[in-house]
Amino acid sequence: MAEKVTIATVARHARVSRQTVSNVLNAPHIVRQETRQRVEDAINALGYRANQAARQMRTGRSRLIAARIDPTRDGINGSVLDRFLHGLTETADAAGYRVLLYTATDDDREIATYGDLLGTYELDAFVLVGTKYGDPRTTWLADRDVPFVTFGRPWDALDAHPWVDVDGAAGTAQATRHLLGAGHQRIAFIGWPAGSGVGDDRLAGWRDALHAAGVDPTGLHRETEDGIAEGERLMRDLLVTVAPSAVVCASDSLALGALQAIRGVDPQVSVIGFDDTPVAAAVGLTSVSQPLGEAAARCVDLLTGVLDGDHETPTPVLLQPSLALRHTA
Amino acid sequence: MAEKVTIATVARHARVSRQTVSNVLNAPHIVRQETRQRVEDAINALGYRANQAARQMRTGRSRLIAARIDPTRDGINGSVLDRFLHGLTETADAAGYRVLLYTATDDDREIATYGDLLGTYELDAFVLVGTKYGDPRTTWLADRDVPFVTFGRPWDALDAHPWVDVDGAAGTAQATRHLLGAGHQRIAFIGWPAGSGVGDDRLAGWRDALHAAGVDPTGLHRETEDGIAEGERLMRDLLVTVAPSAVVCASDSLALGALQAIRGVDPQVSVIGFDDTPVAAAVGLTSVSQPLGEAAARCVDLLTGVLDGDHETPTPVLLQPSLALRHTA
DNA sequence: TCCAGAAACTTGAACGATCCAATCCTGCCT
DNA sequence: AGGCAGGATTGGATCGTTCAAGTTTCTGGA
Repeated sequence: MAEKVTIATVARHARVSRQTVSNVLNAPHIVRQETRQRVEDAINALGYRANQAARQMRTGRSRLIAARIDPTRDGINGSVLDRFLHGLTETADAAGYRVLLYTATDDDREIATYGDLLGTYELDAFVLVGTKYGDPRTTWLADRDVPFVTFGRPWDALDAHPWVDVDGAAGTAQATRHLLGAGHQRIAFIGWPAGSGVGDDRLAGWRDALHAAGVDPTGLHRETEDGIAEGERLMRDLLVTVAPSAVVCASDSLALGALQAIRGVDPQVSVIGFDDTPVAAAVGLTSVSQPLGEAAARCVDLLTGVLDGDHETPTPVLLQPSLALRHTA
Repeated sequence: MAEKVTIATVARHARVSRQTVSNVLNAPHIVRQETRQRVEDAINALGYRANQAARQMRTGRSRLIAARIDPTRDGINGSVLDRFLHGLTETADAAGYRVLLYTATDDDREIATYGDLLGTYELDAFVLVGTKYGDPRTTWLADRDVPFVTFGRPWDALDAHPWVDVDGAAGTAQATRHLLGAGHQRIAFIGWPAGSGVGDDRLAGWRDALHAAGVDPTGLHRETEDGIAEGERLMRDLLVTVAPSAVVCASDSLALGALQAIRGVDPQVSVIGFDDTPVAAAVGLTSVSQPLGEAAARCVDLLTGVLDGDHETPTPVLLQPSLALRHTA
């Protein structure tokens, strides 16, 4: 077994001092070209890798980013996180960071975990997925000047902290315009109870698109908790009361329920979901697709901007979704 | 801002030496009860947390476990990994370890990543999901005495390294027996091309269950790459050629395709999938369910067994799946 | 040729924990 | 009372890196 290769080994091999090797790695421009080459050759020849623990001890930086992994709730929307995490890991890697996972069952415990991760592992930053009005987590992190980004806008104040989000309103608006373009006039919306930022945003897109087209949305809107059964129930109600010719839903779960409600009753009704989950692809459901890989990449961009010395407040990023057309609309 | 709390701060506060504090943390039994209490009080009062980087530098152990996160392929089976990772993070946390993510596009690059993770971060162990015949990754790790567990058997030699797996044959056998019990006799199987350990295993369960019931499986078996369209194609073929009354599939993707093929043709045909993915739950597909949380927990058990000094070779773990009954069977 | 100033490189110290070996108690026995 | 065994406690060294400060080498202008 090969003995450990440290910076001292490399220094000896290249006949320079430890510090010069360190400079080649961290500040190449202050080392003469010829020397640098010699050191780099030694590094390659010996297969040297900088020990992260030692580096961290001195610099206080771990090059680690934390992200939370949730239990798949109703399951359908879980895959969004899955895809986001993959993108995050890939981009972080390219930027020289790695992603550490954590879980938490509620906000208090999550905050306790922050303390642990920061104290024990000296994490450099956090990526939070999803925020709500008055989120205690972002407040806690901001109070302590811990770098973090959220995937999802801070609904209280858009300049509260760096964020990346997908324009949900634009997504539902696009879906609605697509339906209008196909000749539909009675386009319903099934969404979530008012008060959640994401839900209100998606609702607004539908309403605004109808207004813009001179269509009155009154009576065409229903709200409920997320779920397949809930979507089915509300769609049945819509079919009976206002007989829409199409429906836009705030999630694929709701859309799937809506599909089940119309099957056998009026298969002509068009349905569009939200999130472009695997389920949507599987059943041929047209759905609004979020650029998750891109979102993850921009999260890493914002973080590295903050971490690698850029002192300007980073600009939030709002990405545009696209419509994945399938045969339900 | 509070200044940093180190082991020296705690020692001063409790009027003992650094070493005594260290002993309280790492070998409590050798410290007198009264002293230990005083130290623990100081730790709590100061909110001290052992710095992982410093500890790691001395001990060479990072308390970090690596797991790979894949891009969701056709999407449906991705959620399996998702759920497994969540379980892994939770159990590892309880055991004092954290999970670090990595990605890789092929075996060579994955092995290069191992080198990087080991050299730079001094990872303690790896968890690999899925293995194949002659897997170069496990060989590489075993050659270097890097602790690792696989979720999935080493198909070449069952004692090659520690593993946790779910008994796929038992799953398809159970599904088949369920169908037999419901009166079906012509039970088909749609699986993957011969040669993959997992696929062959699932096929065997179906075949053996039929044999045991005195039913001849000849002609009732089809194989293809995984995918919804593929499942649909083979199911159409089966319906035309052998007209089965039920079908067991090697994955939910295939089962979903099969469902689409029978819709409108012969809705009476029963279908059972494999993996109990969210899609299955969403469309009401009966499916073989793997105990993923349990599997993840056992992976951590095996690893901590190896890492925390247990020198016996750990016993592999084979878990039993269960059948999630829904309305397709 | 000489010298100032910059550039290139070297040396000592520090980060915060654990390990090791030496010392200090404490209680017990004679 | 003295000695001794054993456990509890202590100080010093160490892990591999970067920071801060010091020393040598190079460059160019008078």
